[in-house]
Amino acid sequence: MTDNVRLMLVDDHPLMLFGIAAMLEGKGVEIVGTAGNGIDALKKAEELKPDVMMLDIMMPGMDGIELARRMRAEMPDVALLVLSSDSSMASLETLLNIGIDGFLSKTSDASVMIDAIKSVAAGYEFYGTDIARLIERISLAKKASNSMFTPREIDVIRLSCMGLQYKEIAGRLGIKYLTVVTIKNNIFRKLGINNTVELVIYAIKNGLISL
Amino acid sequence: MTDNVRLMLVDDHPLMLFGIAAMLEGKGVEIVGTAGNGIDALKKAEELKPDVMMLDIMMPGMDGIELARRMRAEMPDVALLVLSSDSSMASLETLLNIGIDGFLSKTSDASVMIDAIKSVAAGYEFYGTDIARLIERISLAKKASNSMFTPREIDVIRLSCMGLQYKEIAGRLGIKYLTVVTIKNNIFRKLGINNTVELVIYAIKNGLISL
DNA sequence: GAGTAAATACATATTTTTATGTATATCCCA
DNA sequence: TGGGATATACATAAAAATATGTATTTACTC
Repeated sequence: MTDNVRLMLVDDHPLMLFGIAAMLEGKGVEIVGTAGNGIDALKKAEELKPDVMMLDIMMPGMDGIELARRMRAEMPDVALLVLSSDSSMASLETLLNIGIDGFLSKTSDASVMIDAIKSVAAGYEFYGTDIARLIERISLAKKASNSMFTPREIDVIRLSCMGLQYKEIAGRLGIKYLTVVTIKNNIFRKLGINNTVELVIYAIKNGLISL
Repeated sequence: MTDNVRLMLVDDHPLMLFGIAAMLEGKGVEIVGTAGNGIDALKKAEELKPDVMMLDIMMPGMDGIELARRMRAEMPDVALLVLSSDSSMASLETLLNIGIDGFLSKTSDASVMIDAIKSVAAGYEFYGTDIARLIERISLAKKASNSMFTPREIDVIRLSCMGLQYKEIAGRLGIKYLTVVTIKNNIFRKLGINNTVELVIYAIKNGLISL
């Protein structure tokens, strides 16, 4: 048996801390410390020098993202395994840029979590299967927002987001209905989405339109 | 020592289930069953006849709100203790109307949770301190904007505005596709609009949803 | 206890949207 | 000047959404 992995847990849910601790009992992972917020976590990490910090991203006060950033900057030797409830792509993108070592959904079950902890402790990266798809979509979205839209596409996005339908858009832009079809399908493909409501959400979040 | 409270746990996070189970060990609460989604939960509850069901509101498939509604309708003797990560007021309102027995934030610590379980098992209500303020705000917001929509319609609006399509909404709410059609058509008629994008715009402008 | 609103369910017809193709003229840039 | 991106146009099939009906059960109100 190799040495235990020294793990530090950061989560604002006491129950989650408790549960993970109970689950890791006797599995080759030693929990050297826990924290319920980012400030505490930073302080304790400095004393405890864990091998791995497993942290939630949604926390009050300093959130997981900021904590990850600081940890990377100040204690680059500690592997960072992010535990997320929402799998939101917005934060994932930021986290990837910060350079975390792994990302794990809270819906994962125990064995997956143990794998993940041991992997990142050994210097490997770990990403759940559902994360791969998200990363895919992020790189698409990223390219797209870099003005990957043609002027024509932006026209169509704007009008679509006002609730106009294909025929109305065609009339407004003085182009053919079938051309609008093409343009809109292109937009969907670029963004990896498949209906107009998702387009509206995207457009609002990315400041392409305002209400 | 009185009899153990027979508790059924519903949460899509295996870790949370594990954690709560470990935490309640030897505290006068017996976990008679667990489920990871609403469908399972309903089925198991029928067999197991628990005293209390503690359920998460955010779950894939049939969500906690729908589960609570069905439980109330079909097994009114089981006390419902809702466990929430977000404390969102939209769902809380619906839950209060359904008539749950208690509401508990996941950030609560172990002792509070035990209190809550025992309270609702004994027939009392239990609401965390932070919930009271929310309830206040709900009654205000309610009067202000939307006595215009039924709770059901609000459910559908919320999901529609997330980009879900009819079938998905039906699955999420545990109702039939054609029922969603009816509800959505009613919404359109009420607002004098005729597509979902206009609904999204309305919902955002009137604070029914947030992005 | 009757009347009303709501949630649910279903039917049907039409329109719209979405997914995938092909194709052509233009303009820009390397 | 040749290649690539863009805007345009069209075709077709399948899926989804929308418009309009009817009807039943439950819950609430008067």
